[in-house]
Amino acid sequence: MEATLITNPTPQRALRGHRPARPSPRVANSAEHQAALAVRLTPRDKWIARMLWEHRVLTSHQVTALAFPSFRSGRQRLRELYLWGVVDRFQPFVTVGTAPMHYVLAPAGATVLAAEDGRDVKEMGYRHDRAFAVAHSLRLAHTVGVNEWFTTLVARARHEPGALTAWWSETRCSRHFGDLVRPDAYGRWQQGDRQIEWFLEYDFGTEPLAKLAGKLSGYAALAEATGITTPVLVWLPTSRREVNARRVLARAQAQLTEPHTVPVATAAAALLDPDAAHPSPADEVWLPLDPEGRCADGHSPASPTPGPASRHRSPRTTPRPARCRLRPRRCRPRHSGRRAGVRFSQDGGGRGGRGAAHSGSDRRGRRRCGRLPVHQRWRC
DNA sequence: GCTAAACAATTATGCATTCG
DNA sequence: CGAATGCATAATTGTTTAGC
Repeated sequence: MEATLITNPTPQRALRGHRPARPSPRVANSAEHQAALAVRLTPRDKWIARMLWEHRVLTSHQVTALAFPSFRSGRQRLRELYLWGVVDRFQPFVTVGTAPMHYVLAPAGATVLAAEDGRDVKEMGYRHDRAFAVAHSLRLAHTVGVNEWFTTLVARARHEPGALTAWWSETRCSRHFGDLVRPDAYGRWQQGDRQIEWFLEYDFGTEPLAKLAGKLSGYAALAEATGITTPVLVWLPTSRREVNARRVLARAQAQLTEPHTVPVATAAAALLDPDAAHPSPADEVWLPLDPEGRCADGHSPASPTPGPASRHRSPRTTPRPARCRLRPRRCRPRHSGRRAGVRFSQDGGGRGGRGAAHSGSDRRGRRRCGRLPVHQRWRC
């Protein structure tokens, strides 16, 4: 190393003599390390790992909003999980400022999850290189955007009524509905005894609108196959693009055999008030595609229907159609067990070791669990 | 100047042991 | 046997540092 390369060139064989050293003092995923993790990892840690496995990548902002009381404490814990090899992280390049850390599931975390499920890592389908590949994926911004969409819903639910009771990733949706539709996510929102579920199409402004509109026939086919009408929410970046999208979507919807089986509503990110306390897609930003102006639940946004989300709506006199909220409707689970083997469970605990009381970590975990907000109310 | 990470310090909690 | 105490560790907050 002392001599210059020109006078003492490094032979090729020297470059591959040893295995590369680990860049940081992170621990290997050994049996000893797994034993140590069994003591250290809390149910929340495992929940975070499971969320990363489900949704591939979450930023430090997103993880802390989902699971921690403060940003500071969340970052601290994430750093520890990183050092323990439970999560990996990377920082994408951005042109201005510094990007937040982006977290993905690391091998030790995958081992923990697999063990929890009584499988091994291979069965689970985890591969380190694939988990990290999202760092270089051209769809990274899209994935992070979808996750942000849902994260803001959860953050809202921590301060206002309502709860996100289901959040399926694009991958999970593909697994269940992939032969017909490939939404960016599936979600369910509960408010009191009312709930609404939806498919999300998250548009980043990069896809031809015709392709977006072409997806409606798939949703119609799904509705016909299942007998379930699930609203499709189309989220667009700007109001301008929303206008264009609505025109194309309306045309496509009109061509469906049974247009009413695919209720569509659109909204634009630009409609959110950045100064609001918790801006989220639960705000009054949705515009149904239905020419009669009805919301996905069948109510007209202009009618004074009483409901938890419509109390504060002021009568509008503008000629533009009124925006409405995601209005949950009162209905019992109408399809438990249906839809291609999908289960809609709403137990609050998840799989996090509740009931098995033999380790110190479990005791500590339960204590923390008691203080946790609603973030554990759904199961991936 | 702003944002995020790292560091240091403080507080809270659970557990085991000891005391009355 | 139940309450009190000490200890170890987790959780949180304040402050400083670094990068853009």
